[in-house]
Amino acid sequence: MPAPTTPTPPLRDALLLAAEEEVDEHGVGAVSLRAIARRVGVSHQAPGHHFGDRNGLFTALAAKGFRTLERRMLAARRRIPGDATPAERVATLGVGYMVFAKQHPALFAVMFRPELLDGDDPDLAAARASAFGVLLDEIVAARATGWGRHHSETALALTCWSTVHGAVTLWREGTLDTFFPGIGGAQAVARMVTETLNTGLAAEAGEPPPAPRPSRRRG
Amino acid sequence: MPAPTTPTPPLRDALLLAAEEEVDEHGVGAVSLRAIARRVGVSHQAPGHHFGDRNGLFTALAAKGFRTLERRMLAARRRIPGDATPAERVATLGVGYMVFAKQHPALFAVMFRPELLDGDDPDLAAARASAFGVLLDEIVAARATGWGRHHSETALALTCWSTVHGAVTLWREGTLDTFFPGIGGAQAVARMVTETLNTGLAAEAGEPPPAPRPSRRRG
DNA sequence: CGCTCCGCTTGACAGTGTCAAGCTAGCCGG
DNA sequence: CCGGCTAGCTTGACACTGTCAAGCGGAGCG
Repeated sequence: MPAPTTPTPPLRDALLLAAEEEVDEHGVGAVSLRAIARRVGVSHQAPGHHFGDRNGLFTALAAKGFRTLERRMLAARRRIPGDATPAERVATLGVGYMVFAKQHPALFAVMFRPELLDGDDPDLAAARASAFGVLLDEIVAARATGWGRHHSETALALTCWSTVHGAVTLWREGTLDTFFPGIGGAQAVARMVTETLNTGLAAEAGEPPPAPRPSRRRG
Repeated sequence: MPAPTTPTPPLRDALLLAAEEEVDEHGVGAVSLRAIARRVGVSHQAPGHHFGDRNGLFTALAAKGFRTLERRMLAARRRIPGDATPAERVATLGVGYMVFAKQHPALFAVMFRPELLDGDDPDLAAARASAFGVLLDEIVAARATGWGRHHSETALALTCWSTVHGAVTLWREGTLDTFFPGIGGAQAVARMVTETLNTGLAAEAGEPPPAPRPSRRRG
């Protein structure tokens, strides 16, 4: 951990930013450390100096991504109205998850690519755990109110997370647009899956689907 | 286009197989065309000759993956007992999806990486559409029996697919084991999410969760 | 025979990641 | 003021990469 007296050298941040831009422009597979260095205007080995090697850079970028994701979800949570149901609260975080992926495609692209990352990096692990903690805590809290009590905490968390993550992944790849043309943007997709997930697939016709509140928030 | 009289030259298949092995051993980011050629024992440009460039090879590999996935799901479907519920039928395909990802990690790793693929390749598009058609058809058929009738066909298909795909993705990356230690293998994860998804998160306590049949098929 | 493909090789080139060494400015104890 | 230490960055070199261009042998066919 860098001591607070060393507020991370500015070049390091500049390199991370340049890396993000490069990934955005050329895709994660096509970025080179040298191109990043060129973009910043430093020597070809400057990234190597700060991050050790390629994986070191991507690891730092992923950690930055998880921290950004956490802030995103915390902000979304702060804006939840007080009378929201537990299901709505969890769904809001899910939408925040997707919005993050849309707004920071480069970060998201790196965060879930283990072969690009140094799996043992404690900073990355901490950032990841902290970010997912926000999501998992909300799910646990919702379950404590009775929501989803038929399922184990694990099953609940796993399913919510998988659904949102899967939707994000498929949407990002363009697969969704191929199979469901005009399905809409990230938010629309997120809302659709969270609603369907909440109701459940096997729900009987006798009971009307739990009417989503008159939309307080607009898409 | 190779006429059916040219049943794909053997070297081409050998290269694809070698590529799969290389990806399995070193990860998709670390494979080089030259290493693949070396493994087969041909010149460094042989892959280039058959596939044009790097993306061409990965595109062919992904297409092979989708065809294998389709066979996998068809085989799973064939083994569904006649008295299975629609939900069970869909869940079985989902499990097949995950089992495929477990048995062919290299293929799966390539299939959903657009930056590695030639998005315009008709062969890839056909293989992908055909594979997902199996899954989507089953969902549509299930809905026709009343299952999930509260949701649009799109919402239903999107949610099922996202959940399974997300679970596979997270599981493959090792993220699941980190957050839910001892959660089990691919099949266990797949069954857990499909069951939870089917019941729905908001299900009320009054109605017991639809008891899964006494397990007829073993893990 | 001569021609023309097809499958594959050979050679070359710019660009890459990484190792090793060098440079420079700032600091610190004396 | 000095000498040495360190952090931050550069320079140089190397093996390796993907891809372009040309070459080469054999099969099919007129």
